[in-house]
Amino acid sequence: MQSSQGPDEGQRRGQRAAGCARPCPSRYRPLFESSNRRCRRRHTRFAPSPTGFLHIGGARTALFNWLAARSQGGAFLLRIEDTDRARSTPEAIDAILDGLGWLGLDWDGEAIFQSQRADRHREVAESLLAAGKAYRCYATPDELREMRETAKAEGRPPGYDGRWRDRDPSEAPDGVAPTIRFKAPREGEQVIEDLVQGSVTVANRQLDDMVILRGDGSPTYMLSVVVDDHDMGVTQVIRGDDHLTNAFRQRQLFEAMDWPVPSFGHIPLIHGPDGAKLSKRHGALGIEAYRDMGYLPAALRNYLLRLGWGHGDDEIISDAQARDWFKIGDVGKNPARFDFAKLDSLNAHYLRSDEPADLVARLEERHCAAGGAAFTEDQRDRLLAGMPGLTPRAKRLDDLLTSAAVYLNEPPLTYSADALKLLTPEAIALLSGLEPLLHASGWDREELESSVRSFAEEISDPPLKLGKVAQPLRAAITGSKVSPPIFEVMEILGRESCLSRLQDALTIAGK
RNA sequence: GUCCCCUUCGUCUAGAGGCCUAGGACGCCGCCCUCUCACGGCGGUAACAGGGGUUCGAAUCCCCUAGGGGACGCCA
Repeated sequence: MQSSQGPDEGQRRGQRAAGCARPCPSRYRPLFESSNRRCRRRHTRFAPSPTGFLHIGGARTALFNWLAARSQGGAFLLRIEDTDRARSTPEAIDAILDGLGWLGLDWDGEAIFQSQRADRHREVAESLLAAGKAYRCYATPDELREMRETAKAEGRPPGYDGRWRDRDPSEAPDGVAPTIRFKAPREGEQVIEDLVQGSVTVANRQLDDMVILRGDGSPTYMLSVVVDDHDMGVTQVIRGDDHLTNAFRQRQLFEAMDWPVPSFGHIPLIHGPDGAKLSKRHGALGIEAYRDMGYLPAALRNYLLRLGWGHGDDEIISDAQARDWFKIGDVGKNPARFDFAKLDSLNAHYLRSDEPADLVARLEERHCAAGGAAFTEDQRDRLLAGMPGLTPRAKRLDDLLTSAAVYLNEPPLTYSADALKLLTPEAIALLSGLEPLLHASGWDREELESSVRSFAEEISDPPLKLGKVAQPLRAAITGSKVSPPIFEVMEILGRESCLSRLQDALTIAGK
């Protein structure tokens, strides 16, 4: 938690983090050093305001920034925009940091807290004022409201009319704490070559003189962003396209300070399944909600990456490939809708390719988080052995844990209604007949299968289908109608356990 | 109200004038595999918003219309 660093420290870390041959302006460098930048490294940043959790749209913005930086050998910086003290909470800050960590998006250096840089922001505002590029404005909130209304009524862009722009401060009314407004150009137009949106033109008359310092002396977002992006050495501003018009204002500020202007990339927002802006009802949940639902970070990264971006026919994209292939300029301009079905399928893929031992650990964590006891060695061993049979049947960690119950549950089992239905009198008779053979059978999946298969073939004429025996057997052994292949389950559960389970089932069904 | 942006299967996308009778993925449907459920394999359904141009030729370029999104705070 620090807002600035000494020159020595900055120099050292800047070179290490960015790896430039020449000293490279970055956030690690102190102020006012970047006018002479020759470095081609691209530094990006993620700058959330901690007024809520890290939502899915923010996560994607962070991912794109991370990839843009990593693919170009630049730094990925983090800045917490906590200047709205009333709405910023420590919990939200933790949620964002945890969320990024869980997603695997590591940032360079310490996170910057914007609220701690207010003095620096004020200093810049004052220098703009001194240079005649900003002025004090004594308009009251009521006046401003009125201005907006009349402007709207007259079909003009709503905004401040510049009434204090050239007025003598001696005319200032008493008792009004003035704001400082930036003197923006009023004529002409400006063009931004946006990395994503392309060439975007806006007439300057659409932009009013923005407040950079409030009446109470606190800096506004528009000022803070510019100063921080400059001081941090950010060269590429990648953010949601709701900030597109801000870019025009911010560029004016950069230019007024004679600072190099970063390039901008405004990515489209994520929409819900119905095309409307993503809301809670759609899945604009905190990233931790996705974790709790049982999604894997790698799956979420892959999914988010493919939302608004593509690379030929590639669907499963590793982080290394993403770093190779991702170009911010290839991000599409149209908003994408969030689709859980596709996320599920990607997650299923990553589940299947994850290391069994890792999955066992993840499951145990979930199990304990839900109030369960730590796994026993036996349970762990069984799960580990059973994992290859479990993962193809799961989409998320939660259903993986559910189906893992076959290896977790200890007798006495509770039988599902479907399982009970399978244990008909005929089925019980079959299982009773089978039991001696099982005692005699070898105990790996192949031998078990061949024992049961030959039992089924010989018990009647015409021969029974394997399922006629295997299904009741599954019900008896697992208490469930569905499971991984029953002979695999039996092998892993072991002879003793299976025989005793079978005995239990026969007794219960016999009653 | 003013300004900006967007528009290829239901969804995510490939496509940068001829390779497009528009490709892939998810979903959905069918078949195969099969001890259940899955996985997997094979096949199928399904789109260039509409209208005008430009061109020998347009999903690709231009214009208009319609629809959608975003921005207009002493919020960030």
